[in-house]
Amino acid sequence: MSIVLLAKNLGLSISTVSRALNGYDDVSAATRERVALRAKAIGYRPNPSARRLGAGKTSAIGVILPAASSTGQAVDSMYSSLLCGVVTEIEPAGYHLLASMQAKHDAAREAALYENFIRGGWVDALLIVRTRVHDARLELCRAAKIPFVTYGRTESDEPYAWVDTDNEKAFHLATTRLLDLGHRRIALINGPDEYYFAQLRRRGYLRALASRKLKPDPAWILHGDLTEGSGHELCRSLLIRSPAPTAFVCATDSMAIGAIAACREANLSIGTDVSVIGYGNSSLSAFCDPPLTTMEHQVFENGRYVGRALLQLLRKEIQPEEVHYLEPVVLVPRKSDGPAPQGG
Amino acid sequence: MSIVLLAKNLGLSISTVSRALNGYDDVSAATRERVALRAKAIGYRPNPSARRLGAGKTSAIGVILPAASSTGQAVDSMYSSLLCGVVTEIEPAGYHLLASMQAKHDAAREAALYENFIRGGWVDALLIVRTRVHDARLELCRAAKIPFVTYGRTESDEPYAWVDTDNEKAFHLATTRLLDLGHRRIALINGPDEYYFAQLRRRGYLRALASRKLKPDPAWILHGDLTEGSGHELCRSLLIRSPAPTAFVCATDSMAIGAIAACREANLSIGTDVSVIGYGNSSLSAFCDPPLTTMEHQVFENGRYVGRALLQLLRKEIQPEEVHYLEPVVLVPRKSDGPAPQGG
DNA sequence: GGACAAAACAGAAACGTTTTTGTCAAGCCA
DNA sequence: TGGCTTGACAAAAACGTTTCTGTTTTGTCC
Repeated sequence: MSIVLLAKNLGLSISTVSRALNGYDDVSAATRERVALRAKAIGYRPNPSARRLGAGKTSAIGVILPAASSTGQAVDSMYSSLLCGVVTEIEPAGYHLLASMQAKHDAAREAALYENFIRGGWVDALLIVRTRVHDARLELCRAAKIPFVTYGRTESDEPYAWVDTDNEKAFHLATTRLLDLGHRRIALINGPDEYYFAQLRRRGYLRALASRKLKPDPAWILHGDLTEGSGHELCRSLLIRSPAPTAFVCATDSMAIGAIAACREANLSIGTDVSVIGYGNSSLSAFCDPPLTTMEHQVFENGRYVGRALLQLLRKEIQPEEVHYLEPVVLVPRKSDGPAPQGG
Repeated sequence: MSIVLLAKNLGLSISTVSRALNGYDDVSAATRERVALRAKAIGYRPNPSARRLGAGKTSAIGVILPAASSTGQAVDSMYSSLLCGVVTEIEPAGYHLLASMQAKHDAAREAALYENFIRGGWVDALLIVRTRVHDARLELCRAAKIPFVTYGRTESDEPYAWVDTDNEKAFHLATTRLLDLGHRRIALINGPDEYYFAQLRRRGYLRALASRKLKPDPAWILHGDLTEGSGHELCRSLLIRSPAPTAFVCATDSMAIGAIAACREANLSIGTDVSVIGYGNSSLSAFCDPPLTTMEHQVFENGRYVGRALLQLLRKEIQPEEVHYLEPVVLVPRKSDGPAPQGG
């Protein structure tokens, strides 16, 4: 009854008040201002549910976060920063973030979750994270004609809006750095192969090797789940080989920490006997022993970019194919890498 | 028009269909089943916006996350697990989580954010995290008569629903452990004093000292912002004193990592010259050097508890004063602490 | 001054539910 | 058999907006 009251209070019709508040130009500037002032004075807030029903829009943007394990232990903390950036942008525009979680990747359950979000009319737009090489979620969104932005790219015939980090460049950079340091046996401790970022990273790694005419050893490319435990286990499995790698490029700082732990257990001195490079420049990477050489990317800023893109798509100010933001990555040199050991 | 179609399709009235779907008992069991079946068959989904408007309920639970810095870098990754637990419980009940963020603590802006959430009709219930000693948010919720659960306690005259970790016990436990190891100069690297958990932790620390008739030195109780950088800085400021502490109890594993870095810079051997205990049992704590003695608490499980409590409150199956869950904390002994150095 | 356009507002339908109130038939009891 | 209850459904009024379609007033031009 709220807008009714406001209208009565002003001696105007409901429709005029509504149009005044929404900035239509068939209401005089004077009236528009008068309405705005009075609305503020009596503390009028449009009821979001009614607004949604009336306009057919929800003012909500949905995101489904991947929780690696069923206990949620391994939710990637990166997402906090990403979402923080998104919210920073969409909140002032009156949008909210509707977050759900997905305990484990299961195609059927995932489709159901997204279907519910989209068809159920919960959200106006979606943020898709952790993109896979072939990602069915894009089709779901396209079929429902709902705007979306992916964080991470995927293989797709049709254009789509994406924001991503230059994973390929990053791992080319890191691998080249190790090559320049004299390393010839470089292992890649990668993320799950189904994710596109893992493929891009491998591609960067392989390209760096190829540019030095080095043949990659498939046994030195391993995939894990981005956790310390996984990095530890994979690194250990490589160290018992002979010859063992002298350097490890890891998909996350966490994996790098695990790898370093494995090296230490093997009585290898990090930065001299063996080199490790992480990814993410997490807050701890400067404080571990030795400080971790890693690659920085601005997750929060990427989140803001995503937020802005979503708003522009919702307002149809931009086409999906115009949203292609590839964040450059910078390498942060610290102490966990060094020249290849002699006779390595 | 959807329920209209379904009703027509069934030859029933809209109201009967609605009541059948919502399990009212003034519709025969046979009809109820028939409706449910047909609804499923034609893929009927109630429009959440309309449902909200009709029922005056949003089916959403709100949470406003604290982002420590304006860049969102220091969003506590713990919240991912907590929310994951909450969602696990509320999602099957048809509730969604509406998440917002608060860049920096600013009383006015915070109140506005919560007001918007509550008065704006965005959510049915709220989860309040990072409780302060005196927390104005409780009053906001009470005034708006909206159910809420706090994660963490606060000073309040009136009863309220809370889920918390036994912070006092935890730090009593850790301090006692260090005392048993012979330490007499134990520093507390705490979180910001405005948070209730920080006070409880100090209380546990002080109680442990008092039980051994030791007088606490106020200069050894410091407050930081829960990050590695802060732990590093605070620890360093203590190490240049004389006499310096021989042991540090830290508010988070991150702070402990920072403290360890500072100790290492001072050429102290961790676990022999100096002992450090963290809090949280983060995934990395087992893999750092030395592996971190820390305290485990089940954030995900706490989240589930919070979720269940919220549902029960919403259904009025329970009173706020009945929701008092204090999670016990267990100490995970590893290698970052040891006997006090001789002549310490 | 009459025709027309434009500006500014109003009326009413629509959005898709829930919920309150109403109706009707059947069953029960004295 | 008449009045009462009960079971099962229907009608219609909310819920608070947005938006489509009018309507009135004013101004402009020839």
